Amino acid sequence: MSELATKYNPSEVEEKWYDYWLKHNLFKSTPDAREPYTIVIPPPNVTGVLHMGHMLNNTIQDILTRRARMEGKNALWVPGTDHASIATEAKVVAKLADEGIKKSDLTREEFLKHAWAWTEKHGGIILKQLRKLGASCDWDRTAFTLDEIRSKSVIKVFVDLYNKGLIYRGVRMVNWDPAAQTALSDEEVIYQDEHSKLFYLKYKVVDDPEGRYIIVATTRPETILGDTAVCVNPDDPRYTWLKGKKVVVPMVGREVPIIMDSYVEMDFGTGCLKVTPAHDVNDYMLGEKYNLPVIDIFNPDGTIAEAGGMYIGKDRFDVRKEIVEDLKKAGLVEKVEDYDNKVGYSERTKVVIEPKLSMQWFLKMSTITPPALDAVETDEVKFYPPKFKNTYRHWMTDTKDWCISRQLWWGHRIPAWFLPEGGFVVAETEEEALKLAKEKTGNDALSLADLRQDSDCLDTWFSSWLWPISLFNGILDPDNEEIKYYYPTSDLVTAPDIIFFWVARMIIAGFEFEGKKPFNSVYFTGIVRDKIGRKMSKQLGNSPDPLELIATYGADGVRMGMMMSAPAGNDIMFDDKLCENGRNFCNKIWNAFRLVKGWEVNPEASQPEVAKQAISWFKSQLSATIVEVNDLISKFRLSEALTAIFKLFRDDFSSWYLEMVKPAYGEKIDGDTLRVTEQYFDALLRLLHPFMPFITEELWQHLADRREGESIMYAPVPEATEINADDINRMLRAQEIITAVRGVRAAKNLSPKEVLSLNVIASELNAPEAVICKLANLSAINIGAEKDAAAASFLIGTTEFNVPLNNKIDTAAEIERLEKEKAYLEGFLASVMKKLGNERFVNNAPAAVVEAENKKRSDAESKLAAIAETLSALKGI
RNA sequence: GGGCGUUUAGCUCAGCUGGUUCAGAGCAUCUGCCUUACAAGCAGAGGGUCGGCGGUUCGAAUCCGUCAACGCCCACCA
Repeated sequence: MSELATKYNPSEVEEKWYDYWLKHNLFKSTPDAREPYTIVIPPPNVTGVLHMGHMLNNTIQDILTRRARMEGKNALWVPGTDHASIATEAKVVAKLADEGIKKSDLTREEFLKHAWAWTEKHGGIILKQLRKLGASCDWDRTAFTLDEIRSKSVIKVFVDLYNKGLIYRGVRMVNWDPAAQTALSDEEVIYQDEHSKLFYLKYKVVDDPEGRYIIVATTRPETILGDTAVCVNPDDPRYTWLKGKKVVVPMVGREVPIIMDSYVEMDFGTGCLKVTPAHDVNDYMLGEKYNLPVIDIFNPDGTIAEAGGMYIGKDRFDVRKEIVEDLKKAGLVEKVEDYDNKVGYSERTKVVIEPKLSMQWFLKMSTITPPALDAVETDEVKFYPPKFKNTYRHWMTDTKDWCISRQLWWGHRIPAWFLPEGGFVVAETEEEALKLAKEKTGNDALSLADLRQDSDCLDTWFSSWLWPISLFNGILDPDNEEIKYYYPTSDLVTAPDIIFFWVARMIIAGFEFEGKKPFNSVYFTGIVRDKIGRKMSKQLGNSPDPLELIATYGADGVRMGMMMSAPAGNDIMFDDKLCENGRNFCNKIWNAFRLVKGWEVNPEASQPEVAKQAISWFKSQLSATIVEVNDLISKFRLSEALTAIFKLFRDDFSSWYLEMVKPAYGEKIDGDTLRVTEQYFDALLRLLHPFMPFITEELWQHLADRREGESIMYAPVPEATEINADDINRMLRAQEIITAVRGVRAAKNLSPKEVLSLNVIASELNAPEAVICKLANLSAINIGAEKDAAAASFLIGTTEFNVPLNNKIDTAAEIERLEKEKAYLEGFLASVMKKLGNERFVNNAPAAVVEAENKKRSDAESKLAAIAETLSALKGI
């Protein structure tokens, strides 16, 4: 087909077909009689841009969706984005700062206006990028965690949980992010090893006649401003004398009591622990137990507050340096040691977390987790790979209450209204809140103006945990047709780092609000790393731009490159080279197609024997691969499935089958062979389509006359027919023979064009003769020939083959080669004989295994006999 | 500190229920080819003591124990 270029040009093809798919609504799904297949996208941050992790993740989702569609299921992939409370608010605050506007100068309404403007400007870019990848999402359903349905769902769920007594409000020690100035959940804190210092400070004992002092070790000397006690272990003999005494906090001058509690480890540090209830979780617990005063020395931004008494307004890290210097000057530092410890950082803003006491909203976890734990334990929700069950179990068996309030504006505002006389009501709407307030207070004169809504908003994950339900409006309209049809969804594809943030909580929410699991299976992808194993990050600049990759290698090339090396749960070491392989494969497919489409039919021609043999074999080979691929996909072993298809196409189909049926130069092909070849091509395209959607659509459309609106997307997955093992085995033998003859050519520097003949030193060939003649370029195969010492020889199985070479063989080299083979076989035989000589083996091993050993023995013996004969003949020349 | 996982060719990884000529694939390397679909290609070749040690077994890359290295998750030792 001369109008097809010799190289595949993806950019021409991809946009054309994506528009075609959209135009014909081929991604759309509505409930019908078919079996549903549903995936909900892990919603990317609304203002984010596509990175390699998204590429991998969404390629997998697209493969699964397309495959399900071709299996005849009603496949739906729902797209959407996440409002990403902290991340987006931080971006908006930064943007405003660039314009000289402070968030604190704006009202909530003004700020939200800016935030929405930002979201509209940058939002959804990532979804547009996904189209370049070929994502077959039903775009009409695009949702946003902050859109009306999702927002109302979140509020309804909050009220519902509150009314069930599962949400409470209270002052607790939380993880405080001084940059975002909000509380975070435990999951949003990342601990990192740090090399820090351990400072040994002197605390003078009050009214001690001997003027003694004790030494307290701390990594955070600035927190002495908030010390309200020093604790020692009651069993520590070194400190029994301290009982009932007080000590002076160095520099601060405050007298604080000595308390005794076994919480303190005697052998750590000095055995004395300074207690700062406002700024350490454990100290807080001690404070509660011993009723200690709580001095909060930090402002929300991490500077020292009035309550600190000194260094007011200075940053916590500056104060740490300063206070150490000042303490040293005052002679209150005994020593400073290097010390390795872990420091918590904010997942979003990367600043050091400050434990801080504050009033927050919490969700009680213990009562709602059990069904979710159980579902995974019993494989009602299956994890791929299953090792993540362990991680999940570990987290789920000891869940702390979830801090769901955030001191942010960009998000779902907590539906609680405070009453003028204290207390609050929780309701879905202002009107409802007012009604409740009136009931609660008995004051009918209350108006909305008297109520003040909580200014906090909810954790982003408090909306995304409802995603599989809220996408089908299952919270607001619980029995609607869509939720009944699409829920539970089929597969969830996500990265393991959000197993707690999102996966676990979705399962919890599924059982709590829908009474059913949210999905059947979870496929955990790996993390995409660079080729030397580093995580991809903006800072390192090692993250390729996915769109540039697509522009360079084509979407199919990139998809194939990633998938070939992406086993479930294993990280992938990404290298552009992978995409190059993908692109090369596209080109291979393209050229195979050019070949087949270029054939002209001779209606007179009858089908040659070689084509019959090829067709019969490939039918089985194709079926065998289809069976294998079906199995692999059902186990989510997508990279192996793709590898199997790749080999089928490149090796079996292109290198072998097409070469077998290809008409000689200048000749035409018979109609039957062309027809079957096109059928095979069609099946291969269908098998490959979920992985490489664009090129397969392009060629499928070219392969036959298609009607407008027809698409390979809805062509059925190819089905396996009966597999003839004999055909496959005979062809394998033919391939070995052909390879051996080619090897002879390579060794003797003979052109592939030079016609040779082949002698079979046996009464049977046991392989398709016509195929061998054609692909090895043989004039004849002489079965039952005499051994020819002057020919190149090789063994396939136990059969010896000679390629007569008109005395062109190098006798010495041939002898050397045979001697080597002989030595190897003798060794092999010896090991087999040893096994067979072992009575325990013969008696205990299954008969089939013993028989196999016997066959190895007899095969080796006959091979050795053949070699010996050849050798003596060679030496006789 | 606790838990989980990984270790197989130069690199990235398969190898599932212990036994088929089981030690494999892709990439990289080497050799020869601009052969008539494809040099983004074709044909051929080399390369591994299966992390170490010990055990179970007739038989171990595969099962068990142990050690080592690496990775991940969890945990309130200042």
